[in-house]
Amino acid sequence: MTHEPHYWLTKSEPSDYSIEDLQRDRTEIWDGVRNYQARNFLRAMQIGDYAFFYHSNVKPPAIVGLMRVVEAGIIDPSQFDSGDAHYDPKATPEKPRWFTVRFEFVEKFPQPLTLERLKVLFTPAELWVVKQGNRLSVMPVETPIATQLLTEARG
DNA sequence: GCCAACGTTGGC
DNA sequence: GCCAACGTTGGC
Repeated sequence: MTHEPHYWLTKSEPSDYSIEDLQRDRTEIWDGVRNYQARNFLRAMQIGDYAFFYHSNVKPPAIVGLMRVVEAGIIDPSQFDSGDAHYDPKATPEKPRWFTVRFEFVEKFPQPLTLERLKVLFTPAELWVVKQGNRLSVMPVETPIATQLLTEARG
């Protein structure tokens, strides 16, 4: 029995962590997300799911690649680290608040799918990231939309 | 439980 | 660098 993979989109500022960094590292734990809606999506991710890698706060903002979940349901270790920028004093190992996954690099797209282009291709209802003022850093992408994105991105 | 103040995100 | 959008905090 095979689980049909779900698709997601996750944002990162490339100055913080870029698709090139992931390509170099091969896998990376997606820690530091401190928003409950994003946390809930991270917790729903399963091994084999795919996530589009979106570069935010950069010119031009764009989907730049694809990654895959290789480890799910990870308790984000940075919540317990008082030296970490994302330390959460209200979290305890008995009652962790923040969960995440480990991604592996799949591909970097030959041409980034810019936000400008995404706005032409999709409505905010189809792809949340094109909605003005959207600050969510992890969001689901419906499979038909994901298929379209992949077709566009791979040329 | 309301909501003003505040801090952050992220496109432009 | 600006600022709109919006999530969070905390006084009441």
